[in-house]
Amino acid sequence: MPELPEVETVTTELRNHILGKRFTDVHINRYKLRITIPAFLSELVNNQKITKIQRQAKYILIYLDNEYVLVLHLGMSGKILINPKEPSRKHDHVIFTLNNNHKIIFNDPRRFGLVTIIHNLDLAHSKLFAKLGPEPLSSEFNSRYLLNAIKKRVMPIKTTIMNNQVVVGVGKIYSCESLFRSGISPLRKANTLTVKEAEKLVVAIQQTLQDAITAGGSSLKDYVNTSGDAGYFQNNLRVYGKANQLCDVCNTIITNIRQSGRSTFYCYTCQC
DNA sequence: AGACGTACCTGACCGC
DNA sequence: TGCGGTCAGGTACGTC
Repeated sequence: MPELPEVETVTTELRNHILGKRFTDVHINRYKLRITIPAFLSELVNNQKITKIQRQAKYILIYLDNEYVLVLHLGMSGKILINPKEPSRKHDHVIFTLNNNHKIIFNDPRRFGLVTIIHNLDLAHSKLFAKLGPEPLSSEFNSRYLLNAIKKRVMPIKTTIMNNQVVVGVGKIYSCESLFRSGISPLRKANTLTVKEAEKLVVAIQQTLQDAITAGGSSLKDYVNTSGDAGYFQNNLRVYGKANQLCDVCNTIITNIRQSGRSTFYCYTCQC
């Protein structure tokens, strides 16, 4: 379940292995992912040198010499495997080979992810990126921005911070964890947050994500050749997935409810 | 503009 | 053991 910190970790890992290298082959096993892989993708990627690798929201952007950008998204179940020991597995949809003989494999059982290519100049206006809100770890994402963005929103704050137009990269885990850290109930209507609460929430989102990135970073060495599920931030989760366990602050039993068809975990004593 | 329901998809899990 | 049903959720899209 890759969220922003996991994508950041994968991006860093890719940078370490293939930045400055050249693609020598692209093998596509399945074109139909969340969006269909363009037929001309191989042609545009082959023989191109990688000039930059960046994360934006939960997308991985691989910039090429020819001014095109290879765009990857891991969806719910996607993985990037770098030089896996086993030759192949089910759901290896795209296999990239580089001139240092590294193999980069895009594997995604549920196919909610995507692999596509967009010209550098079209990126910002493309369907995928045009409507995205600010990066949570940027200075643009501050309490003034957040208050303004949510002032007309009557939906619960949990659903609101998971909305990519409000802020990108905050998925199911980090929305729950950030609300717990800031003592705000996920049920609160977004437009009822006070200035103080918005400040707390911004800090909580940033710290939670940053902590997770740091945790991911510390297990970087083990990340290659693993499923990507191991280690990580799981040990630091305080409410997510902890239904019927005790809150580590007040010993209240953690509640699991559904909001907009999705699971929410929270402590109704600590969060109001 | 914002809210909301639905669709996409497979694997894990559960009950019989 | 096997089989069918249900659930999980990031994102896009259509409708009101």
